[in-house]
Amino acid sequence: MNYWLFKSEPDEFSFEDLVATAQSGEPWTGIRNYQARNILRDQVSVGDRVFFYHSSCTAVGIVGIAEIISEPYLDPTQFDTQGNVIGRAGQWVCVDIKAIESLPRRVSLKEIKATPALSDMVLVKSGRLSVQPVTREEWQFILKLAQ
DNA sequence: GCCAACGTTGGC
DNA sequence: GCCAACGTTGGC
Repeated sequence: MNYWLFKSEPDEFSFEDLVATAQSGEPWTGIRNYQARNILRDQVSVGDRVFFYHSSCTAVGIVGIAEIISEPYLDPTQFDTQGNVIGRAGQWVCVDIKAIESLPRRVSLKEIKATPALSDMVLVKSGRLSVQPVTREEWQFILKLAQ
C-alpha cells in the first residue's frame, strides 16, 4: 500500500464534504498539472491511503485520511457535453476517494515545517504539487503528531 | 489581497 | 532547446 497527500481548498471541497459522501466517495477531478496527473495515472492504486490537506484557508494542514476506491479514469470534467476537450488537452485523469476518518487534531503546515523528521516531505520541498507521495515514515510520524 | 515560487507557453 | 513572459498556486 502506498501513501499520498491530496490538497483541496475547503471552500471548494472540504474533508467534511468528503465525509458526507460516505461510502460512495467522490471523484477527485480537476487535476491539470502533468506531474500530478502522472502520479494519479501511473502510481496510485485502489486501497492506497491519502492524507487530506486543506490549502488556501485559515487552518492550513492535514485534517483527515481517505482511501483510493477506483482505478484512474479519464476526468469527465475535461470534456463539454459534445465530448470536446475544454482548454488544454492533456488526457487528464481522476480517481475516486472516500473518507476513512478525521485526524484527532489537524497537523498544521507550520508544525510540519518545524519538524525535522518531516523536512524532506514533498509538501515542504515542492509546495505547489497538489497530488504528492508521502513515505511510510512520514505517514506514521504525522499520525503520531495528530494524537 | 499581496506576492513569491513555480509551471506552462511560445517566439526565436 | 533556451528563456522571457505569463498564469496559477497557495501561504501569509
